[in-house]
Amino acid sequence: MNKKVRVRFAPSPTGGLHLGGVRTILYNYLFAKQNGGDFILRIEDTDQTRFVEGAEEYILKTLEWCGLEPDESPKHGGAFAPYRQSERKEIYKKYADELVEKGFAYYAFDSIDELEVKRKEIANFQYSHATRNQLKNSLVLGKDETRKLLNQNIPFVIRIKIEPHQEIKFTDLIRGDVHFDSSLVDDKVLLKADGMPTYHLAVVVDDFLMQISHAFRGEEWLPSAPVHIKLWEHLFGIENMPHWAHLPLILKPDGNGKLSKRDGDRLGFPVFAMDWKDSNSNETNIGFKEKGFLPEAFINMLAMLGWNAGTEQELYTLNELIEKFSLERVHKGGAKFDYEKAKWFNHQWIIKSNENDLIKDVQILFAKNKIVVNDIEKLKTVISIVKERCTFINDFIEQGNYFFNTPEIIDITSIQPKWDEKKKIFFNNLIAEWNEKFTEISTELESQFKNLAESQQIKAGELMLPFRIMLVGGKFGPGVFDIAVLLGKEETLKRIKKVISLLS
RNA sequence: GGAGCGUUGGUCAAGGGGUUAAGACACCUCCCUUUCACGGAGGAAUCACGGGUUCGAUUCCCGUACGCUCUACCA
Repeated sequence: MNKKVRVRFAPSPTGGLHLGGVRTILYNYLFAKQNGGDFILRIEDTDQTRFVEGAEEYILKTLEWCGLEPDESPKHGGAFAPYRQSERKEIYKKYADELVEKGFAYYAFDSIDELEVKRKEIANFQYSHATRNQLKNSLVLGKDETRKLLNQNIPFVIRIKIEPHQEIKFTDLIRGDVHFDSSLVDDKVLLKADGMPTYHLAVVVDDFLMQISHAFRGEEWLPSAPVHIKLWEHLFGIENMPHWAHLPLILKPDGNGKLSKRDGDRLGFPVFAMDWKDSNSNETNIGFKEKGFLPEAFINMLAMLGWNAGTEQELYTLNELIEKFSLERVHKGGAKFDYEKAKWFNHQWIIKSNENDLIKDVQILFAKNKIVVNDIEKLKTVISIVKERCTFINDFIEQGNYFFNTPEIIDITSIQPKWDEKKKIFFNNLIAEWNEKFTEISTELESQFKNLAESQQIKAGELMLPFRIMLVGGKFGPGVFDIAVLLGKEETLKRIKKVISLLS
């Protein structure tokens, strides 16, 4: 069987895409590209009660930001369209009918309320071989009665008929052989009363029709694997079933359990790839993008959460990941998300990027924050000397703003106590000297500064902090004399004067 | 309750019969830096527990514990 590699990511459009989802996308993408295959985005919107406006658009945008463009999708089109399950309703119905015909599935007329009663009556109630003969379905009703109910338009669902006492097994690409006892598998609903398929039917049908060769999904799907296996057997032949891999979960940093958006709110970090505004609650959840993450770093961090090449390399470009990724090296156990490490990845990527890579993001950022830059070369220089101090792209505001605007907030309190007349005289002399001979060479400025200090018998060290505060406004930033060069004579002197007057 | 899956330092993890049990993040100490960062040096684990198998087990097998996921006409 030498099928072309085709993988799919199949989200239901119910909200923002969180870390786990993007990682699943990433692993799908890496695997596809590594094997010269196709990556398909299929929208699983069969639950109309959970439809969320804008969610599909959001998913597409996220893929774009991450650089993980699908080959086929509702937006990109493709030979297997439509890619929205809600538009494929009739297809599923056909297969559901086929299953009933072949005796692998049956009509069930029990209402949701009736089932609720059963659940209360019987402990651990399952609609299965053990209980189905006491319920209202075509198996106990018989042909004529069933037909009658059908003709009367009594609402019904179609359930799979799982035969007990069989071993159901498959080989997971990550976990190896996994076994189930069919006696413990319930008769899952395949087609809902509204005519829409459930996930179980829809994945199997679409994975077949779309010729999916490998299916990767979260570990939470493992328990429903036997249902899907049965469906493959009944409908398309088990030999045509895609190879499966169930990915480990991404866990919350503290305690245990799946990472949720609540954890992000609680612990103060993003969980979604990009800002997600819930149209119902009108509340916005911040995304990694808006927080100031580089997509490269985001992807890199995600890739390492559950996989590693077995080498010491931690920083990977997308292309390197495509080359090195392997399913066999994906962990079986879930990984706790560590925001500190995520920040480290971003920091590394900012350092790794050069000013030309970063300038566009910084320009956008500056424009948003009304920082006017009219000298692009200066901006580039600023980026290059400041970037190693930035964990987030957004840090360029604090680290870069004072190169273009006179600081408004000046940390005067950290120099005030030690400020005295001698220092004031020094800085006035410095103004006088630089007014005469200010050079664009930082080492030159530095020696002028130090010589002057010496001539006044002041330790240069005591003057450095005040000088920095004058130019920067705070205790941060690159070498002061480099800053002075970039600011230029006029601005430098202006800032010194301003702070002297503030201190007097 | 049942089923499935999992369990190497606080976190991500390498290793997979004999090792001083890598590396990274975080943390602490120190160096560099008269700011903040970068960078550099150093610091912590008998690999959940109990039984086997074996000359020898963190590595293989079986139990136990613990955790997670699922157990919807949600995905």
